[in-house]
Amino acid sequence: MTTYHHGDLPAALRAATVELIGEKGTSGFSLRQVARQAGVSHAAPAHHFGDVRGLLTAVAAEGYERLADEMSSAIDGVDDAKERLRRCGQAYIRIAFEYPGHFAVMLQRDLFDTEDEALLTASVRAYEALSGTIEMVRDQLNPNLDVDQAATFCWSAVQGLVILSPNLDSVAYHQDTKFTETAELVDSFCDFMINGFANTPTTP
Amino acid sequence: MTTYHHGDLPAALRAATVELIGEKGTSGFSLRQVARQAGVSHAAPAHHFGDVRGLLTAVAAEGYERLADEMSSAIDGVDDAKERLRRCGQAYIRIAFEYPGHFAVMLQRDLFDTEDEALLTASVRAYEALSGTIEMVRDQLNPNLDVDQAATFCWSAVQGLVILSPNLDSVAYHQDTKFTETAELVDSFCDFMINGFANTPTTP
DNA sequence: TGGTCGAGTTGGCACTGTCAAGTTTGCAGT
DNA sequence: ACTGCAAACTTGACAGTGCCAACTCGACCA
Repeated sequence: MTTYHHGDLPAALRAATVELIGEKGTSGFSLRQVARQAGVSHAAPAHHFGDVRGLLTAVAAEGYERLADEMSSAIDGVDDAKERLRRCGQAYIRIAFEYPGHFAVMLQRDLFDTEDEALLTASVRAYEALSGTIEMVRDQLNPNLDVDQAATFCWSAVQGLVILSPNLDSVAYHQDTKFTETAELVDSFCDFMINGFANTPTTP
Repeated sequence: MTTYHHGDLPAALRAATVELIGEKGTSGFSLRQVARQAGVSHAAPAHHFGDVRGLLTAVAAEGYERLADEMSSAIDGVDDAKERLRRCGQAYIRIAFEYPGHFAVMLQRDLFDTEDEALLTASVRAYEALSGTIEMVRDQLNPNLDVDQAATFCWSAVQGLVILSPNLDSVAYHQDTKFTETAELVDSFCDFMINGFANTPTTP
């Protein structure tokens, strides 16, 4: 059961990866450094992930799973469409700020295999938490709403904000103030989106 | 005037960079390969750009300049706020698809120096084309609109879409169909945004 | 007990970014 | 016209990188 030397080397390698990338970004990351940090030789990762792309694919998949979990539980039992959308947005940036290493990978689609099965199911699960919410918006606010268009819109906006957020002008460089600033922005995004969805008759 | 060997080596290096990145992404790019493609030795780029970060900063700045130019001229003389916003969005993705190499860099903020002067003035110029448009939206549709919030919203949404667009499910892999698909999506985004801006009373 | 196989190691290869030192080129000053 | 000099570029080196092949070790099963 346990991989004999390390308790769970794949997990340790993923952890080292996100720690490194969280600090230095995806460009300042190296497979050998990850191996060093996990206390194994430089060729050990290949045995579990094939190559660096495989490792980053696993990291991205892990990130999407955490995102899907957080979004699902955030909207669980909430019936009001508007509140539900707000919670989707908040869940997204909560995970983005809690797991910056994962997100740095996820947002760079040329770094990993977007066709990977585990990754796909996780990302679809996250997307469906949103699209299910948008269906409620349609049912409660605007029967003509194109759900896929609207969901893509929400996803794009929050994703774009996460990329932008390091450049938001918080006075202090505290991670905390930057988070609350972004969280407030997401709330206002949700207001715009909800009111847009409710008042857009049909897309031609 | 002319740099003696090459007519204009810095420009040639930028061109080689965006060509490479446009094909293989930012991860499959190397300084030495760029130098090879430009027909100079591997250390030549350092003389003009210092290091790889300097080169990518120049590329990003060039991209922002093209973006600012395109956006400015797209909205020039247009008085209707809604149409003007639509043109901003269309200009953005037009440049994003025309210069994928530039955008791949611009969207990865840890690759270049975001404090660079030329880059900052260009990106501010692009942003102001948008925020000026949002001011018109405020004047024509909703006096209570928070311009900065709304502009950040627009920027995030379109930027997020550009990142997402490679994963949109065009039947064919033609760059063209993917572009028109994205362009239509941007138009519907603009509808959502305009109607959201017009119908959001105040942000608390 | 012996065999097999997964997990991890070592060493090597081609490649990378950057630095130091050299070389070539154009040009300004006298 | 000659000299000096600085900019533009080259060459060579160094540590570091991803990946591949060959090896060793340990565990489990027949």
